[in-house]
This record gives sequence, C-alpha cells and structure tokens, in this order.
Amino acid sequence: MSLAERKRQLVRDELTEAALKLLAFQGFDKTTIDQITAAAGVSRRTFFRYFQSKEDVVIEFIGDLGHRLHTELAARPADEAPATAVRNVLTAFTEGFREHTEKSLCLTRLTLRTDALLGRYLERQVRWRADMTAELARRMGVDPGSDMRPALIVATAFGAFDTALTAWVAGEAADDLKTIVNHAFDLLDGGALAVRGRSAPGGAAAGA
Amino acid sequence: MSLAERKRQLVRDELTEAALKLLAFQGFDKTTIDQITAAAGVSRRTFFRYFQSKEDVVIEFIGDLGHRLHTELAARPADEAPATAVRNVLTAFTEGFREHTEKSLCLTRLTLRTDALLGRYLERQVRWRADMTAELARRMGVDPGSDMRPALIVATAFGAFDTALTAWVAGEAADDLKTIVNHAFDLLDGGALAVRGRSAPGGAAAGA
DNA sequence: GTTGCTACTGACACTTTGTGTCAATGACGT
DNA sequence: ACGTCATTGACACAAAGTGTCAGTAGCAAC
Repeated sequence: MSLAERKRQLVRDELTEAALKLLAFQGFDKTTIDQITAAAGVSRRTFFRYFQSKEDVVIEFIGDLGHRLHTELAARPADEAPATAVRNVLTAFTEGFREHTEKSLCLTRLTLRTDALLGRYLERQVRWRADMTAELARRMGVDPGSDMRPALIVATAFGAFDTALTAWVAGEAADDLKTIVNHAFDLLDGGALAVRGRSAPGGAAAGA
Repeated sequence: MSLAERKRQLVRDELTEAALKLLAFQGFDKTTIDQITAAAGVSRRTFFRYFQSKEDVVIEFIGDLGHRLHTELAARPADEAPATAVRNVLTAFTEGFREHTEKSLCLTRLTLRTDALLGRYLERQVRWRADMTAELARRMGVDPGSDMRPALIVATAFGAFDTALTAWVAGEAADDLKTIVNHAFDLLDGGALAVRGRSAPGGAAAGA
C-alpha cells in the first residue's frame, strides 16, 4: 500500500473513531459533524470526502457486510434449496458480529434506536434484498417480475433476521446473535406461525 | 367545524396538493420547500407548522392508514388465529388504496423509488410493527420480550405485504393490490417457500 | 534534484432543511 | 367593544451537504 493510501486510511479511521465515540456518548442528533471533525483534526469538508452523511459513518460498518450478501448467495451450493441457501447466508452474516461483539452491539443499538439511522439502514437493506432476490430467482430459474416467490423467501428471511437482531439488542447480546437468528428461522420452519387452521399454542416459549 | 379549523384544513390541503403536484412532476430531490410554499401561497415557516419535513407530506397519506393498524388488530375477533388476524388486518389495509388507486399508485411509486422516502416509510413501518407485535402478544397471552413468535408473525406478514406492494407498483397497478397481497399470503401459507426438505418446484408461477 | 502530474486538503461561499422568536392579524367568547 | 387565543409572516440562526479554488505533498520521469 502506498503512503498516500495509508494516509487516507489513517484519516478515515480517525474520523470513524471520533464519530463513533461522540455518537455513542452524546447520541446521534446531538452530535454535529463539526464536533466530529474537530475531534479528528480535519476540516468539515474533508469529512464529506470520506462519508456521504453522518448516518453513513455508522451504517457503513454493517453496510459493508450486507454488500456481499448476494455474492455469498451465488456461492452457495447449487443443490441447496432456495430458502435454505438464503438462511445460510444470513446466519453466516452474523459471523461479522461475533468478531466485534461489543462494537457491533453498540452500533446496532444506536442504529435501531435512532430514527434517521434506522431509516437509512432499512433503505440499504432493501437494496440487499433486491440483489438477493435477483440472485435467488436466477438460481430458481424463475422470472422475479412475474413470480413473487424469490422475493417472498428473501423478505421472510430478512424479517426473521431483523426480529432476531432486535431481540439480540433488547437482550444486550446475552445470547449469541447466531443462536437467536437460528432460533427465529426454526420457528419459521416449525410451522408455529401458520396463518390458518392452528390456534395460538400456549407454551413452548422461545428464549431471547 | 369552526372557521379556524376549516381555514387550517384549507391551508393543509393547498400545501399537500401543491407538494404532490411538484413532487410527481419534478421528482423529490429536485423540488424544494420554497417551491412548494410559493405554489401554495404561504411562507416557508408555515409549511413546517403543518409537516415535519418534506418526506412527511408524502408519507402522511400512507402513514395515517398505518397508524390505525394495531387498533384494527385489537378489533379482530378473539377466536381468530394470530397470523390470520394479522393477515386480515393487512388485506383490509389495502382498501385504503382501492378508493384512490391512481393517487395511491403515484405516491407509492414515488415512495418506493426515492431513497429518502423509502427510508422514512420503513422507519414508520417499524413502529406499526412494534405496535402490532405488542397487540398480538397480548392476544396470544405471551411475553413479546421472551417469545419472538408475535414479532415473527408480524414481520412475515409485512414482508409479504411489502413484496406485494412492490409487485403492484412494478405492474403499474394492473391487478388489484388486495389480489396480489392475498396471493402473497397464499404462497406463504402454501409451504412453497419451505426452508428445508423441499427443492425448488419448477412450475406454478405466480402472477403479478 | 528538479520538473510536472496527481491526489488530498483547508478555506470559503452557497443552497437547503429545520427551528426559535416575535410582532401583527383575525376569529371567538364575554 | 375588549381581551384571549391561535395562526401567520418575517426575520435570525444552526446544521447538513455541495461546488470551487488555491495550496501542498507524494511520486514518477528526466
């Protein structure tokens, strides 16, 4: 890596660290970009050369992970059932959280509890979903424009993932995210959520 | 209704109409609030007395509908299975679209295709989901903090709804939204999306 | 080592969003 | 007719985000 690139990475890291520290400490809305740039020792203009917005500093961490989702879906073995492949990709996705549990929890909590961040996160997630839907449709040999099944599989899987993520944050990461995600998928598969013919069972509660 | 209230409603309508016309014509980002207020004949400050942001003018239409979702869920017959109740609430939700099909399509398309609007819409949807999850957990006699099933049922149902909504817009409202939503729910119930044990069937495509 | 190209930076000006404040206006009850 | 209350426009202001320009440092070629 050239000196220029290392320098650039240094500024980026400095900016990220300063931002995350301030954001976690003061909250998102009460932290200005001026404060971040002052802490990082660069000009405000420079901030926008590294990040599109204040939201992006936070979203980027989780966003980088999501960006590869459809690539990893394409890499799943061809004989895997569509929904299984998606499930496996999303559970593998949780690996990124395990490596930096504390940081992940902090950022995820901030994201889920800040309107602006939640919106931005979900907006990005929609793109991942679209990418994965396209890839899944390809795998299934189906036209995603006329067949909703790929989109439904992806939507259901992300619904489970988001639900698990929320539970994970609510429980302050007491359990492993992957465990919760798997549990959510198991509930989905188990048919305990069936729309018709089955009334609400009383017991068999789920841990979180 | 007093004269003051009618006056206020008049300003609100004027603002909404001017905004929607400009937004649909020029796109969201290229329309400024100054243009909207100029068209409506009020000051910029007044705009913010009626709407929190530019996004809210658009979101409000669909947002008002969603606001009542948990109320309507609570009004469902007690003997209805949880997932069925949620499904019925969401299909009933589509009624609001049928009355003003053209306007609904226009606004929904704008919302789904504009990043800022999509983010704001999804952020609001998360609140509806939380409300419905709480209500569903109450119906099921379950603690939503330790049992993910209510949240999963709601998440799955909204996943189906959003998928149907996307398909509806993609098809330029060729089919009735309710038809598409029902179709999505049927696919969900039919087990065609099963995670394990079943490989992708070839035929039986879905129309949208 | 000097010259020239390229990339990064800070500084400044600008637009737009969103909020706080204040004085003026007009409806409403007494 | 009078006081009260809500609404409004006109500022002023903070903050986000963008365009532009000159200065500077790395780097390759000569």
